[in-house]
Amino acid sequence: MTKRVTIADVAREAGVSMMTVSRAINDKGEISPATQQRILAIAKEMDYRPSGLARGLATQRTATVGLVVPDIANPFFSQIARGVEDIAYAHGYNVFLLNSVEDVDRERAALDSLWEKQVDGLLLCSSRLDQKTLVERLQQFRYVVLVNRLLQTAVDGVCTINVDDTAGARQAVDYLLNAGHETIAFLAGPRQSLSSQQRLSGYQQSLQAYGRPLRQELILHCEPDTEGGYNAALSLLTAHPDVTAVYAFNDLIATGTLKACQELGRRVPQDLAIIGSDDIPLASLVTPSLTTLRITKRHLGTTAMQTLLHLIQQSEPPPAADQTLHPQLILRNSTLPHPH
Amino acid sequence: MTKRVTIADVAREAGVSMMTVSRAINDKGEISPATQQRILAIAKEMDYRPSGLARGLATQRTATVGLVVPDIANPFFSQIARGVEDIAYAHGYNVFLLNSVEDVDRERAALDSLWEKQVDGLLLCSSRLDQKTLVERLQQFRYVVLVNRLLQTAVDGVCTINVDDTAGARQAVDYLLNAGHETIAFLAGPRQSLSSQQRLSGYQQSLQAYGRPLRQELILHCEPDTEGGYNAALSLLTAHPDVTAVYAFNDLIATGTLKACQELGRRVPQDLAIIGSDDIPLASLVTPSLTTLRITKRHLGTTAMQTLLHLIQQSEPPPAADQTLHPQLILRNSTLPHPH
DNA sequence: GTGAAAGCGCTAACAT
DNA sequence: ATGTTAGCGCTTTCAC
Repeated sequence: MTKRVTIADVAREAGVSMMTVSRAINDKGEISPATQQRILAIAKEMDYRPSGLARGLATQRTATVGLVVPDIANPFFSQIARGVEDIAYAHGYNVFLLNSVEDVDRERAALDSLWEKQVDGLLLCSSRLDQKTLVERLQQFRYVVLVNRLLQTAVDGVCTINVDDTAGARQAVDYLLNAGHETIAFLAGPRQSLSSQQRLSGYQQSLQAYGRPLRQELILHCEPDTEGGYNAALSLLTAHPDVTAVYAFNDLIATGTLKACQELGRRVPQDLAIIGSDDIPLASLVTPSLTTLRITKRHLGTTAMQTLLHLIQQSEPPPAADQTLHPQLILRNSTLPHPH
Repeated sequence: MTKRVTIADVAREAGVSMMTVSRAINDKGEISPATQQRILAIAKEMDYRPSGLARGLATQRTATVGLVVPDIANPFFSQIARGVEDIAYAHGYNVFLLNSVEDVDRERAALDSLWEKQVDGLLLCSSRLDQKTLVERLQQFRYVVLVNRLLQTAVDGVCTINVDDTAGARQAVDYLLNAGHETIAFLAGPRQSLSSQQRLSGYQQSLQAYGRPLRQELILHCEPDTEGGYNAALSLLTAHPDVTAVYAFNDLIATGTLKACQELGRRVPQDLAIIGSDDIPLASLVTPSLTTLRITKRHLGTTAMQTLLHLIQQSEPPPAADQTLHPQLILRNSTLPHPH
């Protein structure tokens, strides 16, 4: 490993004070262009690279942010992470990545650890902390962007970004109703999930807006995976053969529904239309390909990081402190073309 | 944001010197248990948390490592990242995540940035830098683990972890030969990929070991996605209907092959056996589910981080400085049960 | 067992 | 436009 060249080394070599070198490097203007050029040349020659630690200690800024996600191996979060890092990179920031693994203790430890590292800001995704603990912890940080988590009361220096699941669900069900479907079921995923509750609400709103009855027996909760969807769809379609369309909590459940249809001899989309959610890569690979609600996860990440940067650099929240992203309906072959 | 409590504050409060507080906190033993207890209690009471920056500056250790991947949104790397972070967390380290996005300039910038942040070690995945630049850059870091990249000549402080693609391919083709297949094709993926070349070599070795001829017309390169696999399989099976088994470069190509079979009316696995590679989540979801070579990406990550920790903490390479992980053959429904 | 002084590498604030 | 001083918060070294 190369020995570290310090600012003192460069100063000595250039025959100036450390301060002059510092000014040359940080390009604040308050230095004569001539000496700046000379010093930069010498610094480059000596392969001088400033120490982030020393600089951070002196300025109390680290050009570093923390990103806490439940699980980076989950594509939903890894795509967000990609968006975050892209923006961070473009602005000279580095990202600490921490997994909370759905464990409140580890999430708390992650936040402690980021505090010790003195990050300039925090991006916290899908926090599982209860409201009180969450607010308490967030106040430790100067700037925070909360992704996919609502905050009951505003906290200073905290912005939020969420997905409008209600509107997404309404969009999906509206589409099905417009296409002439009378009996639309909802495979609702985990009962305790906030997203599930919001989508249920959208489903209900849509039916109501079209003056259709809400039939509780057409709402089935299930595990958010292929098998859960398969089982739920099997019992649903057996008990209620009049169902002509299914809106699923996610694409895996939708895929399970597809399997159930194969087994029951129901053709998709002719006998049963299916809409999923998330637009995971699998959605376009199954046969028939799935109509689904796309959430642009990468965009979620870039937006979150941009918001955080705004907070950090302007010391105040951006115009839209609490943003809501809207899912987009991607039409594929698991629904029939719109009749109009 | 809470004002930072420093070690001086705690010292004043406890009526001792800063040094004593430091000793209490770092638990080096050289302090009377009584005062240590007292100080720790006071520190906790005051919610004192040491500054990572100050400590790092003083000790020249940051308890921080850098992880550079081509793209964290790629499941292959996000799973590695998960493994890395798990081990890092368990040992009190934090991880800087950087994407090189297949761009050598950005990869170089990532390494520069990590050097400025003074990471204790570096995990570099699938580096695209040429040998010379790579070695030059790596020497800047005290400790490095190179993942999925071979190093022509050993470099001090650098360990490597790779996947034995050759052995994996041999395993797959051996299995097919044992199952009685005579005519086995290889859908080889991108020609320039190292993995592809190694798997080709395994394919050849296996045929040779069983005394089978190598037929060049049964080796088709294609894009490593579903469509590439579909097209390649279509032309392969049309031109050579005698093929009874396909070994595919990855699971997406295998999935494309599956589609081609549906179209051509060839039953899988009865008319054609298929083996994929990687065991992506999709592999178990398609019908029939894919027999595939599983690479335990998460394990790759944990092993890499453990190796790096060993380097950092013992200041010397572990017994196995250059490791090779072996893919595991996961038997599913796209191949017939083994005849024995 | 505990403390005082010096320094890690840099920059803010004040000179000049 | 450039230099000086002091200090960011901690640990190392060497006294006591």
